[in-house]
Amino acid sequence: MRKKEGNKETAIIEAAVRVFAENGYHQSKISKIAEVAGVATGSVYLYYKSKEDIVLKIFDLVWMKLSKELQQVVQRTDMDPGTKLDSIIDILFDSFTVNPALAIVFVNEQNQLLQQEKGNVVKFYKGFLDLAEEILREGVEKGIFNTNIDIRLFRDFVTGGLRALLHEWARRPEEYPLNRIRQNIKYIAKNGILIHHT
Amino acid sequence: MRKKEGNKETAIIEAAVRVFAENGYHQSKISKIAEVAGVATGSVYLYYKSKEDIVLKIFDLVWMKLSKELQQVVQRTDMDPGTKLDSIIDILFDSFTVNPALAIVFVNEQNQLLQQEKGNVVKFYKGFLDLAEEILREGVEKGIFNTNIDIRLFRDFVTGGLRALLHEWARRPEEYPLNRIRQNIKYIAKNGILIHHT
Amino acid sequence: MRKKEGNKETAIIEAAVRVFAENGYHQSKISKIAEVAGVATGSVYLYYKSKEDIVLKIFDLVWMKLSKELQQVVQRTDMDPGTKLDSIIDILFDSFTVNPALAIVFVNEQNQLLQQEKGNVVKFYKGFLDLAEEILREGVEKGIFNTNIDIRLFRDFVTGGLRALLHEWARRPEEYPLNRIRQNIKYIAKNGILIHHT
Amino acid sequence: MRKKEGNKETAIIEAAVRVFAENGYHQSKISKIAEVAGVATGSVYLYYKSKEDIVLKIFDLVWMKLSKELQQVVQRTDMDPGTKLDSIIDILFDSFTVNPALAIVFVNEQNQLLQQEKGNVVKFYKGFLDLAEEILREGVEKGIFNTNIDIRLFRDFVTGGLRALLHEWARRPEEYPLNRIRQNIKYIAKNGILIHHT
DNA sequence: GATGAATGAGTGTTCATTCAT
DNA sequence: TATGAATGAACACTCATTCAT
Repeated sequence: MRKKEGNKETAIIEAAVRVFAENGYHQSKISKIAEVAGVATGSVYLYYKSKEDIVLKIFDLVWMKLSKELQQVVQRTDMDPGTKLDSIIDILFDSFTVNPALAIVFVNEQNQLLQQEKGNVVKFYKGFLDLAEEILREGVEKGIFNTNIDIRLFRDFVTGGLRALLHEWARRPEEYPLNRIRQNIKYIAKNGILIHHT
Repeated sequence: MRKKEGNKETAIIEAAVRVFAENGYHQSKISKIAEVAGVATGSVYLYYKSKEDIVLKIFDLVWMKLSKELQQVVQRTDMDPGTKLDSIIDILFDSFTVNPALAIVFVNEQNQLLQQEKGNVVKFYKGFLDLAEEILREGVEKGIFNTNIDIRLFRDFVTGGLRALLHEWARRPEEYPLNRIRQNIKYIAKNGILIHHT
Repeated sequence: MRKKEGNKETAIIEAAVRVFAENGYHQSKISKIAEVAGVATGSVYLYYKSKEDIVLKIFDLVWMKLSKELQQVVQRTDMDPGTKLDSIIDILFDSFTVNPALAIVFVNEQNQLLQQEKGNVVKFYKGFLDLAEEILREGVEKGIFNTNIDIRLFRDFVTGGLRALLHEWARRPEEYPLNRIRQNIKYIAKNGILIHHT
Repeated sequence: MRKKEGNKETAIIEAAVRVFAENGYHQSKISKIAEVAGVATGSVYLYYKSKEDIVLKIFDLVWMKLSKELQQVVQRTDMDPGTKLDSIIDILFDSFTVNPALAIVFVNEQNQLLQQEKGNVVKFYKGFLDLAEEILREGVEKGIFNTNIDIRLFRDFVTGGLRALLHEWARRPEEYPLNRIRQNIKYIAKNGILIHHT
């Protein structure tokens, strides 16, 4: 009977994303989320156990989708590590184009959740890092990536850089065309900024 | 004459850094900060106007020190842009070696403050971004840096990457020797990860 | 439809009047008001913005009722100033017979509010004084009241006297039958205490 | 050694009067009183046990002086009740001419203290009322005052009226010349406002 | 005595969560 | 399910009072 999507469960999540993005998790009131969702305050608790449950659900949804898609890329044998890196970046940004606010929440609240080890965030995040590492390792082994770099470190660096761009783009999408971001990141990741005089 | 080390103003800031680092700003109670500082709850308010005032003071201190040192580097005419980039990275990490917890607060709470435009954080941060941009532009003009990259974007990417590493390092300093971080970042920033077959 | 007597908004105001009357505004805790109102502490804030908002609301209610009734009396052309003075006194006391505690709050806290110029108290009070003055002036012009008295001064004197009686009566209603108060005030106001040997 | 009166005990009382007059007892901070008195916060407690102790001391001083002078007037046998009433009024106003702020405190805070039965205020006040009553009774017995009035009530009314005038005068002394107040009160008290057509 | 930094009990206010309807 | 009024625990902040110097 919950065909279409006048669905309140979804409406609440979407409202929460908007409100969290604007004010941050702690500054956001459940009553405000309910209002934005067009629902009574109490109704929020019909679908979610608590405020925390809402953020965790948001992260679950994001990570679920991301990890599934990422997994598929990594497992492909017909792609070289460089192309895979490209794909990861594409997947990441494509996931948020429909909802930039989601990117803001994703970037702003993740650290908090990781640190408190709440929900599945840690698990998902570690999985993501592992994937990235795997690709990098594969590339190094195949002699495509530079052996001089510390994989773990590089992984963190790139991840952080992506987060920052995701955030900036989400805050001012018109100033940060996705295409340009993609191209640049890929270029930087592969070439750095120094001009190579051969 | 009784300023130096029995200094409560400093003790409170230091306690706040520790508590904020561990629990995040919003989860941190003033009473806990006071306890850690070895001071009565009310004493906190002898030195700081409010809880917010404390974070802002922390950021002021960090940024004041950082911006002064960064300024000096940027203004030097005897350094090429590449070396300057190295120096920025050094300054950044050196600033936090004495107090990794400070890095955690710095990384975790800055976005909130930026978004709410509280205190001087926006001003300082913009100044920092400008500096980074200036160096990059200088590098591009001198034909040292790649002209294919979008300076603004690169700036954000590197900044984000640095933040991530700062955070990781601060959480597990023993696993992330500073030297290795430094070398890798510099290497990555300049060369990317792709092996260049000339 | 569930407004009438289960009304918490009213219950809180009434509780506040009782508590303020007993302890004074500053000694009164919101939690105590809530308790007396048979309501949770937080519920107070569903109906009133703050503690101050409550007193101001109390004064608004009192003055609103008073000023409306007083206005009607003053505007009547079929009453001589002496009778009007009588009516004012009647209105004043009648307003509080249902709730003597209200008179105590009214008398005790008004000065504070006047001095801090909070809410509409100043406006209402000035209006009241103006009305009283108008009647007195009318009486003097018609040759009914003594021209030797300073109207402004008399106004303050009578007002103060009334306040004092209101207060005494409210504290021990049984010892101060309203009828006696009324008769005496009117008598005094008109005749003073000196026996006039004609 | 405490000859002159660089006396801190006095300075504190005087400061307290000023501060209480301006902000009211509860809004007044000990630290502010100390500051105005040109004394350290802690020093206040060398002379007074508590904040309450200070107001009580103020009232003690006022009432001590008043009651002594009033007593003398009442006991005189060479004065008729009417003249005695005049004298009471004079004594009252003269007591505050040197320090109008004291009148404000006296008027504003007395009710609070009476209600809580703190210190000697109740005792003093009752004594004062008794005195006034005595004079009135004497006047009635001697056939000078009107027998139609309730002495107790009249006493409260006049007292209240005086308080109001005292307050108004203290707030804007230039607009309320003492002479005029005195004359009017006396006139009103004795004659009321109605013109007596004999 | 004098100081003013330090204390910590006390309270107004918020807001996640519950629950009667 | 849905509501939104009601709850009450939690916490930032104040300020009378203390006390080491």
